[in-house]
Amino acid sequence: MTLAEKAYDALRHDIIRGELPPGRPLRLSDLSERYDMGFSPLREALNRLHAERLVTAESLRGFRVAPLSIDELHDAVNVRIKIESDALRASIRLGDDDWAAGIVSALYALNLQVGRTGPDADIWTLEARHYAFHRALLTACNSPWTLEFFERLYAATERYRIPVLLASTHSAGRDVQAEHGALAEATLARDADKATALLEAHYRKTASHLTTVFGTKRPDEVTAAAG
Amino acid sequence: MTLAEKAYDALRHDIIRGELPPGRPLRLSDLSERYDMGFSPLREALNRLHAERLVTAESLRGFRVAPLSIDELHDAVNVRIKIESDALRASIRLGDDDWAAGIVSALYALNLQVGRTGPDADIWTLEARHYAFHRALLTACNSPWTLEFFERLYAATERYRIPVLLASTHSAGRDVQAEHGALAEATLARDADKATALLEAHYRKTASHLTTVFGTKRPDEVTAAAG
DNA sequence: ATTCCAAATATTTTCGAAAATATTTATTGC
DNA sequence: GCAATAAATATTTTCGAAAATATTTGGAAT
Repeated sequence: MTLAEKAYDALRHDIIRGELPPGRPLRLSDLSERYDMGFSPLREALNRLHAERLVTAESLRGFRVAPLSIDELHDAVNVRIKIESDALRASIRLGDDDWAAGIVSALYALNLQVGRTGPDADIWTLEARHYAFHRALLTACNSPWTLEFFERLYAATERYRIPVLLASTHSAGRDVQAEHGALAEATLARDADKATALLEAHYRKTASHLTTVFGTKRPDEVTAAAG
Repeated sequence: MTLAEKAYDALRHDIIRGELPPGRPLRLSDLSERYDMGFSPLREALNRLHAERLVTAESLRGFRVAPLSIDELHDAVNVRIKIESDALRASIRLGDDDWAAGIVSALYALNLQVGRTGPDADIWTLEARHYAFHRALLTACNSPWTLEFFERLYAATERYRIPVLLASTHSAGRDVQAEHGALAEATLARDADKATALLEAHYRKTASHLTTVFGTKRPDEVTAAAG
């Protein structure tokens, strides 16, 4: 793994987690000290993150952690619903046994992690398995562009979800677990209408929850507090 | 404008135009000579283009112009139809007078260029105005993510269209002109069903035309020949 | 006190060379 | 001849410093 790739992973992690809060200037000299490498790999990582809209860039004036906004969250959630509903319908139409098996296995791994408390309760493992489950539902859609946009939107909304996850209660976890189970069931039964309805409800519920949390404070305060 | 930005523009132009054909290795030393600059700005540009899927990158093994494939073209066109149809409906619902005026003006500028022959017939001006017209239809949708994906997909399909444009006849241009006119008319009349139907037909026609052209030759041959 | 300007400082951008890695060529042993 | 290995070459990646640009500081004039 090159230094540039390490820098990308580390910066992405720290931004999504909120250790580098929205709006914070990302100066090369600071980052060079923080991550112990030269400017070149850092610039490369920052440019990648800029393309993903996780950092802003202004010519000759450096990089910053991209701001959060409720409007952007709503937009991302709405577009996600459209794109993922189409993708889920296509997957249900085209998916084979391997696809179905992948969903079962991803759901199982996710539920193991949702149930965990104490030292095994690792939010990053949980987040990775949550992502893997949602991706598993869509992989059979046979559209690389759709999957790419899914990944972009997932990353964009992840930043908003992390503070909530860090503060989430155990009972809320069980709710989400039930929703994932029902979504997987409808999908495996090839009931596209039901599955897309559940998917949309799942996202709208999450979005309204996030809006409530972010509504009272400015997003950057919330995210900063999570770090 | 920084050197990195110039490198980005120049490389993008040369890739889309096909002067740098699909699959061609993009070696730093070659590019350094071609564009007369050091490695740093070139790497930056290549990374940006990699994020846009216009170049491929393999760790420690350099960059190449991304290949073309008919499958990818079909995927891009299908996703475009979905995303742009939704965006057009939203624009029709939300658009104000400025939006409508923007469509009229973009269509006028485009038609001026479609009609031109001889020294004024500049394919890049035509392409820019074609882009501007299609974007004008969607700008009122109030969804930054949708517009970003529109731009990504437009760039992806542009590479396939350029060889055809370079070889296109004048009569084919008049067909397309009529389609654009009808599309603008339905949109300005706020007839969402008709407008999206026309949009879909427009793209499917273009796609099948491109498939015919690319079907006989390998895509890289076609694009290479266009340069 | 405030505005303007210049000097000083900080930061980004670019270069040129060194280090790390990949690829090709040459050589040896079979 | 052919495979395996080593040397030579080519290429990417990274660094450290120089150049270019932005920002802050300090002081002079009004």
